[in-house]
Amino acid sequence: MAAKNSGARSKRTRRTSERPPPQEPPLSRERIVTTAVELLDAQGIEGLTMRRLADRLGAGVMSLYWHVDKKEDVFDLALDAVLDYRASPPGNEPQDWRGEAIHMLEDWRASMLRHPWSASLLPRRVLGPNILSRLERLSQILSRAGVADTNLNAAIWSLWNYVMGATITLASFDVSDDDRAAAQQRLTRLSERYPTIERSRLLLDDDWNGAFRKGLGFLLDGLSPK
Amino acid sequence: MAAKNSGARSKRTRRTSERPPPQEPPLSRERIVTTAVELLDAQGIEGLTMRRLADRLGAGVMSLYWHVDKKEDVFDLALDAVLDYRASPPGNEPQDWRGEAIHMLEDWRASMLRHPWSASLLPRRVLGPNILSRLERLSQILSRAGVADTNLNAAIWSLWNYVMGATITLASFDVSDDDRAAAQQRLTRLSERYPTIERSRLLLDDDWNGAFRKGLGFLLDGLSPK
DNA sequence: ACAATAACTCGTACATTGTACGATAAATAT
DNA sequence: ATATTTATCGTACAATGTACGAGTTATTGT
Repeated sequence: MAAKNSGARSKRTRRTSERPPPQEPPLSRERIVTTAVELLDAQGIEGLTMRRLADRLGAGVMSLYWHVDKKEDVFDLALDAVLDYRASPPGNEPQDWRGEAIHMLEDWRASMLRHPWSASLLPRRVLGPNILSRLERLSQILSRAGVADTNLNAAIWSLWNYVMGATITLASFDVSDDDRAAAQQRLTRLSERYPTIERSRLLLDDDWNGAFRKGLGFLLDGLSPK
Repeated sequence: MAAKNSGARSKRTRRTSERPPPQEPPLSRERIVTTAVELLDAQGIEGLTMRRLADRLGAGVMSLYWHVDKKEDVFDLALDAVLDYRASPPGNEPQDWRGEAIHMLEDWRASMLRHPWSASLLPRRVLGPNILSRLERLSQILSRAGVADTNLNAAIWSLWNYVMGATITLASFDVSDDDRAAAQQRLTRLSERYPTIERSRLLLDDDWNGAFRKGLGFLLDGLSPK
């Protein structure tokens, strides 16, 4: 009957003069977002529920909905929060455009890998300010490098596609590389059917960084103005 | 009280001698899978629920669970069903490896675009027989083309990454290209912040096929043995 | 022929989710 | 003081995946 929580501290009661709220500053969009990122990092995409999020914030579930319209918004905000890019100011070094592009794309990939849930969310939501900034930046780099306006969009999307594919794939694998091992084993059993990829142990290959850089190089080679 | 469904035909009753079950052949994995694909095509990934699926099959929800362990399995099966590849027998034409590779990859992409829900599922489940077949095939093509064993895995994954990134992105966009338009509009309002991608109307570009082919070409150029 | 067993179907029940709807309370404006 | 805005949150509900076990039908063993 009595308190359902064995009454530890019925959440959020504070009349006048008490300890400064144990450690709950008032709810805010920022607090929600950073906590959401923590939760996503810890529990993955399935692990983020409004209830858990509220718990971590020491708040009631429905309080979240004053700051946020739907759960989707939380994802959007968390995603964008993870994608900001601090780099040298936009328009200085006209020299090493290739290096600049590579740096920016690898940093982008690294940011997503640091939060494996983020990669698979991004394609659905290309709209956040931080990701637009990155696209703008890339656009400028290529433009300054001499890529014709007619080819600019194709160039950007090619790079986008490559980075996203690589990152989503790796992030999903990371989530469960025992799956990967299991698959390679199953694959061995079927080696008559898949002799080539069995022999090269495709599913166990792990030089992802190397492979990424190599393919990226090829793309940039092709895209750079002759 | 009486029949909850205004009693059209209380599901699954048939004693002796009746019309051959109106059109419900017995439940089976295959029937479940093809119906799941239909449902996914019609309603998208969120639209597939066990209840809806069972309804479409004229069966009770829990009947599905005799043929399938978890909902995840339905996704896996539907995904693989959509990815099979019928092409010229594996080992004939030693000439046009580039054309062969392009054909296979574009067909793969097209298959996924025909079922926009499929692309985003694939990275999580690289294991189905049909997708393994495709990887095997690609492997053989590249191998026959003279790609050294040391570079084979990197080559395959580069192509995989590119194809997946391109397809996931496009499939997500297709789902909601009004979002895209809205974003471009929002972008116009912010044209001081994102001048370059605003000017090139990046988010409205729609020569996806062209861009895809171009980038793919660059990758193959880079990957082909000198 | 009949009994036993396997193959299959499905209703009920439950825990978990997102969130609509007000009822509060606190801060601020009038 | 009173009214309004800002913020919090409990209750309630509908939708979901699926555990459990009771049914039914088909197959097999004798």
